[in-house]
Amino acid sequence: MPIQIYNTLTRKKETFEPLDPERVTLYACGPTVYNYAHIGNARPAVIFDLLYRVLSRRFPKVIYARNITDVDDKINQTAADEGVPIDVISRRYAAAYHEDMAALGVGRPTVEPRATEHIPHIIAMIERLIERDCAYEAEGHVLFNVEQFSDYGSLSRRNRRELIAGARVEVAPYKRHPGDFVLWKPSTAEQPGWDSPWGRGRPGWHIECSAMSAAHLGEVIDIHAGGQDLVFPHHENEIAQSRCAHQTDTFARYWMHNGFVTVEKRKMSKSLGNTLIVHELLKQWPGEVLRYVLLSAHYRQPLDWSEKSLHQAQATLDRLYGQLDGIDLEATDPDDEVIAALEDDLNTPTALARINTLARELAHSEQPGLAAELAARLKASAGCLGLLQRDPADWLASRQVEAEIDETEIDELIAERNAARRSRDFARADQIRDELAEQGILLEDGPEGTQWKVAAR
RNA sequence: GGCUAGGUGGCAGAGUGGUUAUGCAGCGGCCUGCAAAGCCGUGUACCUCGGUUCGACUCCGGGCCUAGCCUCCA
Repeated sequence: MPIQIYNTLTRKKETFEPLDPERVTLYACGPTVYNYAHIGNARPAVIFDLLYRVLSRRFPKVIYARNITDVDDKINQTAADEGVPIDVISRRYAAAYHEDMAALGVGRPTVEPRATEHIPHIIAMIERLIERDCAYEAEGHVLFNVEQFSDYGSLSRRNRRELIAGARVEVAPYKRHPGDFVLWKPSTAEQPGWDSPWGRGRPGWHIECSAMSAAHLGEVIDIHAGGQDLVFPHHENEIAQSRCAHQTDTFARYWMHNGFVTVEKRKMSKSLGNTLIVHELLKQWPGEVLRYVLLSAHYRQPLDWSEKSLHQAQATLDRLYGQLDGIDLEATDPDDEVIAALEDDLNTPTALARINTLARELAHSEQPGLAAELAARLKASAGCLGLLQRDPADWLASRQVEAEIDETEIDELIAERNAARRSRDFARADQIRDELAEQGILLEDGPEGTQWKVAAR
């Protein structure tokens, strides 16, 4: 079965056939680096990183571009507030983004273009749009002329009239059509800016992705991805710009959009003040737990974030790591069904279900040889999702280090309890167990002696 | 108002025109001095009303409800 992808353009699941199987092109809209990423920002990073891995299994060369928006009014504002140049802000938060995403098991894309490094590309593209009468200059701005692009609205399934009717924002007087959007805008002396044929200014938001996509991947690309909230206007505008500038029928052949992370069913967003910062979450939870939660729902569905889902993911991973612990693992191929699930429009819940079934088979297996084989397959399969790659002993041990408890005292109490048990003073033994339980310490009597661990949160 | 997506067992969350999702929690059992962990077993769910069909949770139509986009946003 070839790879299936749900295409926003057609609202259908389609077989993925790249333009050039020797060179598959994927572009995902990356972060605007003006503060720390929240878990909602992490979802597309995790999902499209997974897509990149899935594609890379099938095709010899996949070029994955994920941009960094490093000039933007919010960055400008933060920089102005701190009294520093914008690159101080953008570098700081780009570094934080890389660090946080790495903790979630997200790899680096093939290329990571930055807007400020593509100003000449952007200017050249705008010039071409003006030449082709797709854009016009007005009061120092350059605007895209949506009237010149008959397909405008085809991705988001809107027409220009609806856009006017639904407009919630006052239309700038210099716009010819209310739907026209800014390609280039003037900068004041204090604002960052670049010289251009239209004076000193800076690019609008949409144009950078079009310019960078063309520069690194080509005029027509295979897949363009991003969050659902980018469908309109961002991606709609990208299509208009790119197709007008390059005179093509197509910009991206497949469009993929991830659903939102919600909190109590409401979209996580900065304006609602319900964001959970990845950097903060990582202080409490292993990155892999966050990743598991993000993969537990299908990427196109909303994902309601909760403490409960974190506990559940932690419990599941603890069990899986526990099963791998102590088994010598050899590299092997992943399970076919896991691959099939992932290749079916990234069906991660089904893939995880299969992984859990493999884990049960492993638990059932009696012969050591078979167990080792199953364990290896389990690890390889989970690896396709970026899970279960840590050393099981380390994972399980790290659960204990999290608590700041006097280990010597615990060890002494355990010794005393074991002495009581030997003399069959079970009342005293149970008393010690209870005392430790109150401190959140669970005792486990096993063949290797008594182990302790921190109670589940 | 326009457009879009979705309503599945206690919770989370896939999927299918007639057969077990899976996870977490719960319950019963094995094990244990007692526990814990682990393992075994267990739960006849699919918003509503019509229609199509031998048969629909699954297809079609109406309704109700929820979320999202239409403004920066992953």
